[in-house]
Amino acid sequence: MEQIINDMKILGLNEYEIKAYLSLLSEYPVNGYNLSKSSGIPRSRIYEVLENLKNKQIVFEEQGEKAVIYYPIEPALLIEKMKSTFGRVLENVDTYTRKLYSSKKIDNNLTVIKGTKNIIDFSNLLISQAVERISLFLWDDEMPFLQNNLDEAIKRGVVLKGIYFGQNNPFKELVIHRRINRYLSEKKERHMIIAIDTKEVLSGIISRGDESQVTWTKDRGFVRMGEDYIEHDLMINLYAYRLTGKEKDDFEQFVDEVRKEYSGFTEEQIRNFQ
Amino acid sequence: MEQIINDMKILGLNEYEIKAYLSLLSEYPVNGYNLSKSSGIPRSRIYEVLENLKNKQIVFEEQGEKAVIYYPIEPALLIEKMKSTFGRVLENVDTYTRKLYSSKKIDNNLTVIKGTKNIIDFSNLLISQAVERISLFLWDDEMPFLQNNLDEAIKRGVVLKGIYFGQNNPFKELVIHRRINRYLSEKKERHMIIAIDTKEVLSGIISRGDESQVTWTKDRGFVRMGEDYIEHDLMINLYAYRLTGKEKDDFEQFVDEVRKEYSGFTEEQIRNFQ
DNA sequence: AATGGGTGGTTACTGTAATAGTTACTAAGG
DNA sequence: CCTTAGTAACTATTACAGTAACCACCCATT
Repeated sequence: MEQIINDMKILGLNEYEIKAYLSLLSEYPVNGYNLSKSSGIPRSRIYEVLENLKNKQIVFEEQGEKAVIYYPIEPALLIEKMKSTFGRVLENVDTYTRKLYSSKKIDNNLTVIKGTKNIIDFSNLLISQAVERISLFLWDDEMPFLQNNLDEAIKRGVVLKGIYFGQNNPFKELVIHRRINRYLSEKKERHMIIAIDTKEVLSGIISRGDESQVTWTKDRGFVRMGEDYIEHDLMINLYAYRLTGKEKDDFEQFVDEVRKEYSGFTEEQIRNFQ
Repeated sequence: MEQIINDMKILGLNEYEIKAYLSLLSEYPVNGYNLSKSSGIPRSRIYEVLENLKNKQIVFEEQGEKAVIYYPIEPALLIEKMKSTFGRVLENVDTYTRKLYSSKKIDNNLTVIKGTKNIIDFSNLLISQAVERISLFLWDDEMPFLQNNLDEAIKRGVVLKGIYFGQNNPFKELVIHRRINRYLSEKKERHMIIAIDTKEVLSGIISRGDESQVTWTKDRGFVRMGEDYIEHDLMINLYAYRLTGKEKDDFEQFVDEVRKEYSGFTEEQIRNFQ
């Protein structure tokens, strides 16, 4: 009940109007007096409320034998009504704001998003817009909040690829990182990347809580870098597996050794590097 | 400006928030002070407003050299955001209200819609829902308000047919009534019918202003009657033309004569009958 | 016949929160 | 001392939720 009231408030109805409509749905036609009883709306207010709903074409009235009786619009029609209203409004806002947002404006700027919740929301927004490809560099901490939208994306034909930091990989399209055990045991900050359609990339550090901060850009260089970064990491994973053919634990050790050998860094430096 | 503010209010923003966002779109990044100047929002309030917009992820902030600077979310993303919000909300409301509106409830009831504006709105709602067929019995007075939605319907493959009372018939799918000249000269009340997909029918009398009243129903009998009514009238039109082959004016006269002859009514009665 | 409770509806008021707008203050820096 | 930059506190209006009181009718009970 709480939930539906909040949702319907977003659609522009107030609490009394919502209660009246919902009550009418479960019992109609009724007169004001009875609706007041069944809905919990004070009898002294019910006629105003019904008047408003009548004006919005959400309830209709009719002359009964004794009193005026009311009945609700069909839910299906109400939804259609709302859809068409919001569709129109969104279209207006769309054209107006696009005009303002002079496209000559620099497109290679950076947008910073702060706070875990905001980051998740923004990520989902990007994912739901993807048309062709999503490249991920993602930890298990964030995955649960993005999984639904990723599923949707795959369903509509979007190609998913990338690297996953976690034991239970929910997507066959993703590859678990070759150094996963080490990473998980260290549990430092998590670097995350989401690249969409070779068009935009979100990248940043997730630590804890509201200090987390990621950056979004459409700058072509950075977008390219983000996608390639993931691509390269995937390839290194692949090469390393091919080169060793060993069991998982041995393999991780091998990778560590190779890194140390060829990078010129100490073990400590390499870890901090990550 | 008025229009866009009203529209964006529907989306859940207040006037200051709207002005701030729109100003930011045309000039960013800026600090609070300058945004206050360009948007007309009092400087004393601008930071609250920006705080709210930040929480809604509609603007973002960043540490500039001297002051904190703000920039807006891309319009395209904002629209996506809103769409997904309203999509979710509408889905919730849809499932909840459908559950309440026990489908066992009688589906053969009548819904009365009063007032010209309401009638037009409701008609458009029905038309925009049509999937297969729209049968019309419509006057030129109402046509301009429905024409757009009818065009849309035809575009998506809906079959249109029916009778039109007016000189300038905008749809080749419609037939002008055989007694059009007489009707137009008399200018009495206008009977109107809209039947959708053999599923629902809207029928009633349009006089003038708020006394107009039409009735909507899904009652199968009435729906059938509405569609057949139009169908039969079309056929009579067709037969009459075939039987006479005369010029239009003569033809109308012929129709009148036939009616009189076979119905047993006087001319007067027939006219009142219409 | 009187009474009182249920039905059906109206008018007017109160308290609170959000919104829009104002006034006045601090404080840095050229 | 003027512009820039930001804060604190106040007022007025409105929408919203909730309450109190009243009228008028009908009808069953005492």
